[in-house]
Amino acid sequence: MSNLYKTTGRELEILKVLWEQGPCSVRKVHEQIDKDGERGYTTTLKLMQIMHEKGLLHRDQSSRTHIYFPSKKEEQVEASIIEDLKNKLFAGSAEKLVMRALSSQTIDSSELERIREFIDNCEKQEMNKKE
Amino acid sequence: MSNLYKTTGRELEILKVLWEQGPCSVRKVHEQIDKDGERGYTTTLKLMQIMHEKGLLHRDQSSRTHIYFPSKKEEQVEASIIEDLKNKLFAGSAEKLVMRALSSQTIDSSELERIREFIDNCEKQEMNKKE
DNA sequence: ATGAGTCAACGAAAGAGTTCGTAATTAATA
DNA sequence: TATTAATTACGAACTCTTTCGTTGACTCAT
Repeated sequence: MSNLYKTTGRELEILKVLWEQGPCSVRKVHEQIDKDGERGYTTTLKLMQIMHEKGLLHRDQSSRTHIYFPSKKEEQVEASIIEDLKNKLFAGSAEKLVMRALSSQTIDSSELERIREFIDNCEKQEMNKKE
Repeated sequence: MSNLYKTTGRELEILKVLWEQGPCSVRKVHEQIDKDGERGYTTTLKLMQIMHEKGLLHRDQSSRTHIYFPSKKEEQVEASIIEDLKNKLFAGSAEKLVMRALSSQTIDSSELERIREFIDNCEKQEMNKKE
């Protein structure tokens, strides 16, 4: 739980592909994250091997072409990155983080409405707990 | 605007001190971010010199002990870091980011209430715009 | 003025992340 | 079977961040 937030930019790109597409070969991931062909195939390979060593990815190596998949769920990694940001930048206050996100971003009213509903539900749950 | 989000961990520690305390000498910043005395003074000095080269800090060097201060406001840097996270992790959706922050963090009801009020104000402003 | 302490500047090195070239292996095909 | 293509593995290099040691200059109290 403590080392998740260290996830780097490139690692995140790879994880996003694997979360969306499901288990993939290196080739498939590489095509997704480097559509312009700016980097080499072995760059992606190396990255994914290191992520495997770190425990960030698991892989099925029963066939020659190894198939990789994330060891953590998207929500877990998102939560831990946000947790880290909250501590580093907002003195541990989730409120400050959310406020900053709301005030500096463009959010349309339908999005705001969904967030409001979410808050309503949270508060209802709070009520139930106390009774 | 494009290079702000690159702010690293140590740089952030330094910026936080300067935002809170106002303009400081290297010595003062060093004492704040290294209370255990685990790192050397010149480490902090070097960091702040590099931040000055990058334009992240300005300094008054009229006296022997240089006095450093941030070139950007706290809100700007926070916003740009959140912006970056939003793009990298949430496909550009501020709603997703806020939802994840709300659902994975412990927020008490008074905080939720303030957030709700904030949303209310946003929506009122939206209404006014359209009239 | 002499010595102790403080400071900025600089260079070097360690560490992590990223990139690529090459070699070895396996699979497919002519 | 020989050739071609795809894949893994490995090592090296490069960048960026972080760390520290050294040097020379300045301040102040003695």
